[in-house]
This record gives sequence, C-alpha cells and structure tokens, in this order.
Amino acid sequence: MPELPEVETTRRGLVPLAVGRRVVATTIYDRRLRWPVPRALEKNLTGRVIEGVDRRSKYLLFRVGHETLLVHFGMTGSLQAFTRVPPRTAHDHFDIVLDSGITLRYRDPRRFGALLWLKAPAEAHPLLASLGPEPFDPACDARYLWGATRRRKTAIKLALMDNGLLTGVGNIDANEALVRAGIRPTTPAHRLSLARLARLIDAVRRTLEDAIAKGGSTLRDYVDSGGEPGYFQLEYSVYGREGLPCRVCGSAIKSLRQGGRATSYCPHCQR
DNA sequence: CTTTTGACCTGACAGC
DNA sequence: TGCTGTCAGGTCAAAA
Repeated sequence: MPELPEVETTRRGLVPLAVGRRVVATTIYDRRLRWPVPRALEKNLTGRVIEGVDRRSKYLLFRVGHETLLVHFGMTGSLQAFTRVPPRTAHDHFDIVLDSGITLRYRDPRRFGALLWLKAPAEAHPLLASLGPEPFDPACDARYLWGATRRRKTAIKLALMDNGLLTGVGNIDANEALVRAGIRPTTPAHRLSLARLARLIDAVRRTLEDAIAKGGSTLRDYVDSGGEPGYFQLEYSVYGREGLPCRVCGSAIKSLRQGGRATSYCPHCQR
C-alpha cells in the first residue's frame, strides 16, 4: 500500500481530525512491529494535544509539544479513523482515542511498520537524520542530483529508491517516473546528463502529484470509510504490465529484477 | 565511501 | 481441499 502518495493522502485526511485534539486514551493491542512499541508510549501520549501532523519521507510525525509520535506503515500498515470503533481484529496494533470521540486505529498484518516516540529534535533521530531531500523540495533539483550521483555506478532506478539520495520514491513510483522520463531503469546513475536528470526529477514530481490527487479525491470519506485511499483508480504505464503493450508505442513491456524488486519498462520508449 | 545481500513478517495466489 | 513455492507498495544492518 504505502508509497509516499498514500502516506501524504493519509496525512491530509488526519489533519482536520487530529490537529488541536487531545488524546484521551492510548491502547496498544500488539507491540510487535518492526521495533517493539516503547513501553512508555501510552504514558507519554495520553493527555497530550496533537499540535500538527507532518510527513517526512514515508514517516508520519504527530507533533506533541517538543516531542513527536512517529508512525511508519511499512508494507501493509494503515491508519483509519472511526466515530464508532469496530471490534478489534487480528493485526490491529493500537488505538488512539481523541477528545472528539474519533478513534485512530493502526493495522499492519506484516508488521514491517513502526510506532516510536521521539525526543526533540525529532529530525536528529537516526531514522530521519540520514534522509535526503524531499522530491518536492526546490533544493532537490537536477543540479543536486547530478552532483550526488557522479560516483554512483548503480542503476538509476536503485538510486531513485535510495532514501539517502532523495526520499519517498517507492517501487511503483520509481517505475512510473522512469517511463515518463524516457530513461531505462538499468542506466548507471553517473551516466545521466544534467538535462536527463532534469527530466527525471520533473517526472518524479508529476508521478507523485498525480497519485496524491487520485488518493485525495476520496478523502472526504476518510472517517469510517475503512481507509484505503483510492489508488485502484490509477492506471499504471509499466508497473505490473509485463508482456502487455506499451500505451504509447505498443511494444511489449519487459521486466527484470533489481535489488530484489520488480522493475518493468518499455524497451522502445526508455533508452 | 558504494554496493549487495539477507533479514524481518503475513497473506494471496498459481500450480500441482 | 490442501500442500508448496513465489510474490508483495519498505528499509535496516551487515558484509563485501
């Protein structure tokens, strides 16, 4: 589920529900996530006011005074809002009850997600400190990418997904951005010219923006909706389309594996 | 430093 | 109906 657009869509759904609200109860059902949910979390969070919900890479950051509740969705995590909470089911990990009566429930079957309590400044935490710029940061431009990739012989797709170079580009979005930019995923990063990197960062931004817009169109139903912003509406160009005709030129989409992840591309449109 | 690999988990699905 | 193998949108830590 969660690439950057879905995390951002969730954040936008949460802001009007959570910001300014006080946490009246925190219930942990299952502490087993990527790292165990800290013992002190309930005590730290309960009774406090959520002053903001930010996003850094694919992390959601709930600002509580000078401290921060960090939530990551891993591969299968989701946060849903309910006015009437359904009974707890398998894979439900925790509830946060707000003074408005709304309950935020986190579910994560595969348990690759995280729930952590960060002391100030949150950005100094090791998980956040090593992150590269956000794709939408004006500083994350072609010149930056050019300089940062000159010694990197790794395939551009793997570089795109390296959170130390730039953050938040997941597997689907990397595939889709590369076809938009007309760049072969296996091209060594250091071989790309400034001009091609300019096309690439533009494609990354448009890919993410489109996905956020699609997810955002379902946000009015965020409370009691069962979550799941509407990415089923997205039509991918290459992802999951191995063997099918390219929507532009009709060539058969090819696929391979890079770093253990599925890559697909159009052999004609991407050079 | 860069790059590769394994590890963490459960569930869905294809094929026998 | 069950079993087995493969795959899944993330990313950290260790090894090369």
